[in-house]
Amino acid sequence: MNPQQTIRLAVIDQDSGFVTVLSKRTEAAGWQQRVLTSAIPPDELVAMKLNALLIDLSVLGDEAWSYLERVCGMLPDLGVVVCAGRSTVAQRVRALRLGVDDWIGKPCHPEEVMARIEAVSRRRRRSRTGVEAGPLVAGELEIRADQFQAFVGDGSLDLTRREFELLQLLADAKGQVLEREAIYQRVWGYAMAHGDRSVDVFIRKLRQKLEKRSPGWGYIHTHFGVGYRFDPEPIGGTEPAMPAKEAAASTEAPTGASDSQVVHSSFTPA
Amino acid sequence: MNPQQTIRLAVIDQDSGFVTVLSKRTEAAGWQQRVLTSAIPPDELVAMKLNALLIDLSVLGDEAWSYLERVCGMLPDLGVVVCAGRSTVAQRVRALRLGVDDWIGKPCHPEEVMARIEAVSRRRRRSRTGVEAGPLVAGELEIRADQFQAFVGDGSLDLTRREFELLQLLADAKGQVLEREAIYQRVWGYAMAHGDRSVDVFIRKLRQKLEKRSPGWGYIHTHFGVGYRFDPEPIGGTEPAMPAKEAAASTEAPTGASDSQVVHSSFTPA
DNA sequence: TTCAGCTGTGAAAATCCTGTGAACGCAGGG
DNA sequence: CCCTGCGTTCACAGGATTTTCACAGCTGAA
Repeated sequence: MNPQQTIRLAVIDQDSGFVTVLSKRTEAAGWQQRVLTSAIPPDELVAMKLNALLIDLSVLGDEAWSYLERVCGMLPDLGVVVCAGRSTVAQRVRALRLGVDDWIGKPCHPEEVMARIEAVSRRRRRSRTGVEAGPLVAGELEIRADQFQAFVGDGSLDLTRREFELLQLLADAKGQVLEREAIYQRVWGYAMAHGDRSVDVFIRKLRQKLEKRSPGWGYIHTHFGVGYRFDPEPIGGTEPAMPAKEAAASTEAPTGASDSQVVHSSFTPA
Repeated sequence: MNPQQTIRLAVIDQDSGFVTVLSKRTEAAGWQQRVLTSAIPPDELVAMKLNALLIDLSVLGDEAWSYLERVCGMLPDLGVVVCAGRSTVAQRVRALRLGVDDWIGKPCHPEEVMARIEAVSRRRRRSRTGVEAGPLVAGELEIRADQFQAFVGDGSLDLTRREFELLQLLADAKGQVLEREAIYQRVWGYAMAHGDRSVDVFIRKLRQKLEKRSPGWGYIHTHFGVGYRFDPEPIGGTEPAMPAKEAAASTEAPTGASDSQVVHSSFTPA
């Protein structure tokens, strides 16, 4: 299951003090966040694949209402929370009727802001049946969340639930090295016992099934002493000289996921 | 744009003045409303088939938190708005984290309360009253929402209400894998208790009736560890030739190719 | 090159999941 | 009051899936 899918939040606010404090907390909570100091076109918001948007009304100026209307209309699945200093009932009602999900008065406590954003995206997530997110493609692979299954061409990989969740987790973090503990924690839902090899075993199963359907491609790479990284790359015309070598060697990933440490980049524009 | 399907609201509050004013407005807006002056067991809330719940914290007393938790856990689709006089950030955060959707401080303007309730219950996709699109056909099957019944040719399947709702839900999501919890929640209207096998039992009944009227077709497929998927496909199984592509019946995408973890195909020769 | 520590493998053992038949309880109709 | 239809709950059996283990193959560093 996916208990706390991480939130991708954008904050549009000029109150640097508030933003700083909030950022500290959202980061600690593992949210992905992007801070903006002025409104940006809705199109760009779309490209960010956001989960939620926190916006200070005062930044918007006169265009406020039309801007909110455009954003809400364009991104029906985006949770929009507005905050503002003084405001009237009429303003709040107008915003909510426009499609805004919540309105908080400033000053406000960052913890409450976060709780409200969580509440808003919780509700949003429930209503959409997951169809929304198009299939994720990587190499020859097509991962379909709505089918709990991955395909190559029209052939299914026959993944079990765990195998699928593992693959999905890795693929979502394409290019990033994920540590075993982190993987286990997020797929199994609780902490990994010391010495547990389950992750390794499932990685093997995944590799087998991937290889079976999509030979000629390497998907999962081992980072010795650290964990695994998903990054589809065609097995170059390399001679069958070093068969099993492709797994660990290359420390330099094309995507720039550098050294053997997990990079917790806060916001990777996919 | 959103015809705002009428809201079924329950109000639990003892502040008769506020309730009176609010009621006047909700009534004018065409909402269905029920006013209560004390908390009632979550089961009864379930029976009311509510859309939203407005509740004054002071009515709940000591049981407040556990009550809210029970209600929110049991009715994940119910929009819950709490209002209260004085409150602390910690209280509001706690409530929101528990599953409450919004918190309003009293005194508050009825119009804003309504706007917030609307915002909270804005998106819901269920409750197609059916008639809009003609009968849904799938395989040899014809599902008539206006009659709460499914037919093969001219013969009725004699589905009970629950069976029909289950079939309709599955058929509406043709090709998609639906998890048991999601199915239960949408057909039964509240959260599935851990270990409940009702869905499985109804799936069996459905398969029996489907098989009886339309042998030679497989409709409901099991995805081990996940749930079920509706996808009508003729049982070409007469010859174990090489069932590579026969499945792509109606939909164009590789939808039909997912013979992945099909454990049961509704065709069980003794 | 050697060594201690990791990781890949295969298979056995332990669990979990689903299909099924039947008993139960409830409510409405006769 | 009894009967019948419907929904729920149980317990069991057969499989499918996960875990666990012991070993062999690698890796990186001394």
